Amino acid sequence: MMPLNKVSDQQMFDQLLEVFRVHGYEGASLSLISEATGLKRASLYHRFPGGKEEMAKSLLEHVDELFATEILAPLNESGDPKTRIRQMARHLDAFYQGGRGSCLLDTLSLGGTNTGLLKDIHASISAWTDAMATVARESGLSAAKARRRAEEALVQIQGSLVVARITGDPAPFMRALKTLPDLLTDPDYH
Amino acid sequence: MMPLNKVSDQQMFDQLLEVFRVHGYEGASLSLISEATGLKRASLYHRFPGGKEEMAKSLLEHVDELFATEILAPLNESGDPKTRIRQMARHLDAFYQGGRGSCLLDTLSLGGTNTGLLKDIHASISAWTDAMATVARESGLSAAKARRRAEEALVQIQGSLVVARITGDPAPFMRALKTLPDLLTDPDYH
DNA sequence: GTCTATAGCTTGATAGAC
DNA sequence: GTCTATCAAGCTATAGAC
Repeated sequence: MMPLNKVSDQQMFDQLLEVFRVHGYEGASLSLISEATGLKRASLYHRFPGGKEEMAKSLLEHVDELFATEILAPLNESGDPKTRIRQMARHLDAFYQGGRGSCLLDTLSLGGTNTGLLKDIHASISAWTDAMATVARESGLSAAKARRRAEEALVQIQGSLVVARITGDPAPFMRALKTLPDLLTDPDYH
Repeated sequence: MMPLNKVSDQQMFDQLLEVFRVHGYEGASLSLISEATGLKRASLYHRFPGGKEEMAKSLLEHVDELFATEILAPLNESGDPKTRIRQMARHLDAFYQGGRGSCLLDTLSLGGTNTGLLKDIHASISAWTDAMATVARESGLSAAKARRRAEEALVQIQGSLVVARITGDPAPFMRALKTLPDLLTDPDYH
């Protein structure tokens, strides 16, 4: 049976992600969203009665789920920690388009506290940090050191994405991904 | 003699910087800019006939000058490299408001290639990277290593600013600043 | 569930008085 | 050099047909 919607949720969220990650919350106009998704204004409001803020909020939830199940869950299963971290790095490579795409948490956090998104953004980044801290802990690092290294990994990823965007060269991101296995497991990395 | 302008250039650029670094280019509306600077729309267009794009471009030039003379120039003068790097770190601490302010190059680079700002942004980041690579080179690192470390320093700064903004905790930025002297001078940092 | 049409406000930008 | 008043275009959001 064919889907009732002309545009699947998957397609819509893919395009929604693209618009919000490129333009941020304030820059993501309904015209841009409508054009990207192929859904007219009124159709968007049918799916998201709460308007633009609900679009961003639902997108965050969608990406959160995708992150949790496809990227973070495998990180904390059984097996060699470094191998699992390399697996996460591969998924991050795909998700961030080889360093050519920005982080949604970054671009959505711009513009101050206008929206009620900050709590959700905060929760997302915490879940990610926790997952990386857990695998670092399992690899033998102390709890404190594991958390610190997870935060450093986050800084590496976010920073390299920003530098890649500014310079137009994704190389820093690829290098950052390569450092993750050692950064998150080696007690004497620094 | 009193200045002819009710609002000095210094005051105006300070507020312009605040609006653009918080909201990005697309989110920085003339209403926000007008309110922040205390200048009505028409007055802003008197100073910047090219409109919003010229405001951002002039601001970039202004910040570039400030960066070059107050932050980067001392970096490449005489004296102990580590001391000079610590001096830069203090200036960065002030400029980025202890990690509570975003980087203008980051927020202005959002929204794609709509504007002619990308070249200026690119030039700014290059000058900064070059200055850090130079001091790293002077401290004894090879040219290639010096450049790589300068890029890593940039990633640390940009990444910690993003994480600080997302989490609301400036601690990562303060830690990043502390690592700069060793990162830019120690051949065996990693 | 999607669409056209529209309302009302905000945007970037301009004209002209002082 | 700053202002008020105004413009056309864009914005978010809604009403109602199919």
